[in-house]
This record gives sequence, C-alpha cells and structure tokens, in this order.
Amino acid sequence: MSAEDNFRDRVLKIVHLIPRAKVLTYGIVASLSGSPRASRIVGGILHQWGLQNSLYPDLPWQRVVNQKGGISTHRIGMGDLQKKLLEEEGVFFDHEEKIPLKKFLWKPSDKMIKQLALPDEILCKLETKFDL
DNA sequence: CGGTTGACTCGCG
DNA sequence: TCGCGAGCCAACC
Repeated sequence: MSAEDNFRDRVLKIVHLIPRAKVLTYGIVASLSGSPRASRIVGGILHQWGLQNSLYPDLPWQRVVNQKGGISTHRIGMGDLQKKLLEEEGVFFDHEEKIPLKKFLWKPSDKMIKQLALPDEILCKLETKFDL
C-alpha cells in the first residue's frame, strides 16, 4: 500500500473501494490508477485475479463494467455470474442489458480523488468521464 | 528482454 | 446515431 505500488496494485485498491450497488468503468479505474489509456490492462488484471484469486478474496470485481454500462465478461464465461451479483446488490439493467450509468456510476468523493494525487491532465480526463 | 495479448476506448466515416 | 477499425500499454511468459 505504499506510494510505489505498481499499476496492478493501484487497480485492485480502487476496485476494492467501489461501494455496493455502484459501478465504475474500466477507463475510470485506469484513470484513477494513474494511466487513463490502460483500460484494457484493468480488464486483464481483473481476469488474472480471477484465475488465481488469493490476493484480495473479497474483491468486488463485478462492479467494473464497460463504458456503455454493459458486461464485458460474457466471452470468458463470467457474464451471467457478474450480472447476477450486480442484481443481487440492487443494480438493474435496461432492456438492452445495459446498466443506467446515470444512476449507478460511482463518483468518488473529491477528498478521495485528492488523496490519489493525480496529475491535472488526468483529473481533467476524469471529469469528462463522469458527465454523461 | 521482447513479442504477444486483450474483462477496452475513442474517433472517424 | 452507430459500427468498426486502429490505437492503447502493463502484464505475462
């Protein structure tokens, strides 16, 4: 948990913070972790974590979805489970199997964002990701 | 060490 | 508005 955590550890830490019945997109997690264009890596890390879940056994991985509010885990066979887990905590899907991000996207508190000490450039990109 | 991969995104037509 | 292709980049092996 030190300042020299690698990208992977920062990603896992962020995901760990997502409140129940809220979601974040891969891109936002990437930005909050300090690398706005590494959204694919976020997926890769969570996938990897899934294969060998030992580090953060209670990681709420289901709370990370794509930019459209859709589930990206169908092709690895986790789609049904992810949807089920989300619905169990109160998230619902629209007629196109998309989560209304207007309602369920989690915007971390300013205080929390401040603690991440992100460069202005990233903070700027973050803002655009929250207004839908 | 370097090529490959991919739970993604963005921009252009 | 909507696909689709190209770009992306840390992790993995």
